[in-house]
Amino acid sequence: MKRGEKQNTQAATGDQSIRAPHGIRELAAELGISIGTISRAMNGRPNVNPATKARVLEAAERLGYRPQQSGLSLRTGTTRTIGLLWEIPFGRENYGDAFFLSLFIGVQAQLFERGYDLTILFDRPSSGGLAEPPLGRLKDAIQRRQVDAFIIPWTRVTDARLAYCAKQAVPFTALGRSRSGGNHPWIDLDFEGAIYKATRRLLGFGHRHIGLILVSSALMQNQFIIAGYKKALAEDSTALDDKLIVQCEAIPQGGIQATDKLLGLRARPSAFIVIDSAVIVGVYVRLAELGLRCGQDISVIGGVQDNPIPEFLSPPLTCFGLDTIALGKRLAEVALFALDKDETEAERPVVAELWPLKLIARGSDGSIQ
Amino acid sequence: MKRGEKQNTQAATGDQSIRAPHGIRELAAELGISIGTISRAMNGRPNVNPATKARVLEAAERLGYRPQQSGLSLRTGTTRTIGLLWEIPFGRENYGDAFFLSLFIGVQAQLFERGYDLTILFDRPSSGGLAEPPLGRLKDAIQRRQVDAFIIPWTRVTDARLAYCAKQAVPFTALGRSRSGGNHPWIDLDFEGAIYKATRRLLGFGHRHIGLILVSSALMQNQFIIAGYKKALAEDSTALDDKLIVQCEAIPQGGIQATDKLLGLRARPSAFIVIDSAVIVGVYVRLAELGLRCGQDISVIGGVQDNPIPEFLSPPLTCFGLDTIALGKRLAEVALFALDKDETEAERPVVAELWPLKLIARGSDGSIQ
DNA sequence: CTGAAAGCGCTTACAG
DNA sequence: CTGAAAGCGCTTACAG
Repeated sequence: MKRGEKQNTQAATGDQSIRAPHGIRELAAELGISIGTISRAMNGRPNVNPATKARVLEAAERLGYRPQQSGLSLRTGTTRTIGLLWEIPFGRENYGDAFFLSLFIGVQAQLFERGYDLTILFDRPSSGGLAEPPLGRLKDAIQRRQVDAFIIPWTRVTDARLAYCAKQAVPFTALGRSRSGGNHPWIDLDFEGAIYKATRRLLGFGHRHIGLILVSSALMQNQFIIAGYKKALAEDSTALDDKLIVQCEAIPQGGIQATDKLLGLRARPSAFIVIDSAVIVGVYVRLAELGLRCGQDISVIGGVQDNPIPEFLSPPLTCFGLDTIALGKRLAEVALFALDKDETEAERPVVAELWPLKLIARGSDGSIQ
Repeated sequence: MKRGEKQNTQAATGDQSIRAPHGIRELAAELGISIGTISRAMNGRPNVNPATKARVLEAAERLGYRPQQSGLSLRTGTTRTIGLLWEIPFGRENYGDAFFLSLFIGVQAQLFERGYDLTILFDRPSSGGLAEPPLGRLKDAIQRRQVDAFIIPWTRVTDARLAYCAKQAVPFTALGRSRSGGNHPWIDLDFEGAIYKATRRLLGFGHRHIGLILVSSALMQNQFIIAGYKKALAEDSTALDDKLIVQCEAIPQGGIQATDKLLGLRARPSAFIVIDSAVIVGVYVRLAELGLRCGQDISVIGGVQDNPIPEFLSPPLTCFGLDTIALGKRLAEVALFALDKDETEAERPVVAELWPLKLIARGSDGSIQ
């Protein structure tokens, strides 16, 4: 028998033999008080007799009563749920994305702290690949009022998701900057600074030709990555060779192709900087196949990795680290700013935070041979 | 301004300047028909004038109307959402669990196909570590009626989650067997067969001392793993040495400790079988630190891995593979069996499926030196 | 084929 | 401090 299946005009006679009270009505009957008082007691409203409140709380605990989400949401117009958009490029399904996984955990932990739930809204890239962010699940969730606010990662230079949220006046926080969405709260990782540091490091090792492997140029982060790369080259008075900047799909196979492309160049690079953590898998595999030893025959610096995988490789991968759990927690906190007005009524400035990335030197890069 | 914030007794006058209709009422007014007809048209009920239905559908599409989830859920007593429990052991937050990530994607894809949503219910282990599965989020979700059914992975020999669902008459599907939960639908991976094959393989290479690294013995899968291991040894007339079976925490650090423990044994093993994919990380790191080359100085077979990481290692890891996306899809399908009665009214037998695991031979194991 | 009405479970002004 | 009542947005028998 289906839960919640009741005839339209049927009295709540409890046609099942389930002991837990099915709603506030039964709890009220049990205690001989009105449902309004139950509600006030459970929500900590001030005007409730302490003794009554204690009785209600005890009974709710004993009988396992918690307000049903649908009734609560319908009445209050709020879901106490935050939606996190997550798109999975085709061919990346089996890649255990440590970054997003940690992010989920951080976001969820902080939301839980504040009595909110997290819903992950899975989407596939639209036909344009990474160029156009998928809009389906976002629209759906807004129209169906499934969540109170969104967290939107992997921002594009122009991003229809942010624009749509802004137009619909739905609160959202971006992980990454964008030209879209107006004056919205965002947190971003300092890719410019990170890639600047990586490039300087490799130049310092004597590398003159440094390959840069990017994923879709639609991603806003690419702007900053290229800026950091160019800045380092300019400061070192090293000429920029556009051919050394290549793009590939955000999957391991993309890394294989990008590696081949870079190694086929006349001005063959002696070092690679790889941003995406799925792409680095392909790069490592391909270099091993070709018998090129990382850290000796070729230097590799591999993107943002807050997980044990880099150490697990041989040689361990030099990469960028950050505390992804902390990032997730902060993201959740910022997402809630738009919802919980009770904190302080003072106008809060729109959050715009750049998180630094820390270079973690390991064995995959070094002096030119 | 908060969405859905309306005064209690206020008419729906649209105090915001949002163009999308906020509910069925506005759409009805727009079209000059009753809300009942809108609902029937949108839900494909038979008794609607085709012309009317077309007008409704067109207007809904044009104005971006979709029934609000809370109203729908409250009325029908169904959320069209499936909850997937996911527990993250402390210390495993940054480990990108490729298996679960793929599982999410598979489950979500199939649910989407059938008009259902997926909610991932994150939980932390209870104080007992993996011994006792966490019950908090499950209870909460049931009491608040957040989902229609559950998918419950990482089953324990006795599992309070399954027992609770059974007692509350909430549909659930287990990924893994258990003694709890009565005659429930389950899908399991054939760990017994897999470990049997792995052990036979290593015995065939001449290994006489094979270490087996497990995580918590509370996990049901351990029963089958040990059974497969013992069966292979018995068939080979190789004596069982209990000391070779060690347990560790389901984190990379656990793998380091287990490796040290096994290598410290008097009857030191020349081969390892490692089940958990987070543990294998630690094993590989520790062996590399000790200068032991996998596939030469020591053989390693590493659990279930449906991701590119094993190839990414040097040497590539011999392990077990399966199509995790397909598993997720099937799990979703089975979870829906209990809910969608419209398929066929014939009594369906309770699903009980054992999925085979395929040994993928790579370079991390081989003949004893 | 369509409309009017009931009611799912909750919270919150409003009386008392 | 408490109760009675309204109404959030929807679906579905029930009349017509």
